[in-house]
Amino acid sequence: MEYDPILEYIARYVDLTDDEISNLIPFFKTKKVKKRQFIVQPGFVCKHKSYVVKGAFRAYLVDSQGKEHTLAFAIEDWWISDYSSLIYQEPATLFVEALEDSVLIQIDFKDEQTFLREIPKMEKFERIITQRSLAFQQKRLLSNFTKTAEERYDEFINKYSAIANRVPQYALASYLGFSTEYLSKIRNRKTLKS
Amino acid sequence: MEYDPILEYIARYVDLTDDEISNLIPFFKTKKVKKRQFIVQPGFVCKHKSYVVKGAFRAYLVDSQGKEHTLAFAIEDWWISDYSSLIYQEPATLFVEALEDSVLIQIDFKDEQTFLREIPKMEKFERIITQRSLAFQQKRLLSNFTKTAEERYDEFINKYSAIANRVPQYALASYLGFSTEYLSKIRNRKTLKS
DNA sequence: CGAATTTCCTAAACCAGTTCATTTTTATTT
DNA sequence: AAATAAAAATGAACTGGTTTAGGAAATTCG
Repeated sequence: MEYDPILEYIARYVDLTDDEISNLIPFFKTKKVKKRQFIVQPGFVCKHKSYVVKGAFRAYLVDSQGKEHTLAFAIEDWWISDYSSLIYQEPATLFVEALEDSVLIQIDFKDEQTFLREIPKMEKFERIITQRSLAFQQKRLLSNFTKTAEERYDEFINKYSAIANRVPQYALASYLGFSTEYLSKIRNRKTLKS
Repeated sequence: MEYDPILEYIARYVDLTDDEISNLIPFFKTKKVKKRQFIVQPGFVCKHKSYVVKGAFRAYLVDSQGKEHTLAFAIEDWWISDYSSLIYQEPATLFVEALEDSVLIQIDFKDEQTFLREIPKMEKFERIITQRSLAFQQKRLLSNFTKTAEERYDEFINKYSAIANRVPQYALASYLGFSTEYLSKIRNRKTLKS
């Protein structure tokens, strides 16, 4: 049934009983969004975390000079939100935009507080996936520090080809931390070599 | 007594009973380290997370060209470790070095797994502080993307003057993501202005 | 389908930050 | 207090990546 993917995701980290699962399911809200639609916008408090059932998203910031910087992508079986806005329940600074027509399962922030109390195993689940996100983020920060633009590009293409082939190049460039023009230059260099 | 600061730290996020506190305390190991001593080194699995009672630390990576990149600082009332190495129990990639003679309270990775089972409130504690670290890391990544070297320097001086005045400048430069020489240039620009 | 909009590519001038080489200042050790 | 090592400063030459400005493809949508 429709909640299978998210339940499978949770089962990777904690073993829930059938009872716990039936308690949990009412907190899942399915939502469909069209390409180019926003699920989070600066100025509004981010009210849920979203699990991608189908589709693709990007979370990005627009800086004072109008340039975009992509913080995260999400495709099937990933989560996305403006994390700061969600946990502190303060206005978001990011846009989260659908890159394709998509389907989400959303968990409301307050609902989550409720089931964390009712189902202690979910505390553990949250703890583990947050720890993993943190480890991921640290690797990314280090990669930004230690690698050149071209090395970061290569790394991304190898690790996340599924994403690289699906998102617009300006989004990829702004995730890797350089301009679209430079991305073209890199690609050009590569095709010349081979 | 000596565990007061760390217990106070925990109390900010969860309310433990006296019983829970006495169960917890045996897991805290006090450790003294001298300036320039390492508590984590590349190649060795990071076995504990460390809470700084007194002193200052930095976690850094040495890249393929021999350049250092500082991932984190920690002074009194902060935590430090090689997070990836700790949670996956795999060899560290970072050095964690004492910048002064220091005192730590360490929690062993396996011990932590034990008390997380015995004291469920600690799951919540872990979840919350990990969420906050993640939010902090995301802000840092965005700051690196959107701000110039000088803006990042100003931001750090304003937010963390206690740290800025205590750590060597080469460490600060490598945290902010630019060369020591450039840091000198920035400082020079500033003193000329005033 | 055809028009409009969005995305992608190219090239030259430019600049923020690096590198290299040397000197001065500040800590640390004996 | 002298000797040594570590950290900070300075300046000139350089480079990885940006900016600006344009045109070519590819998508989207009426």
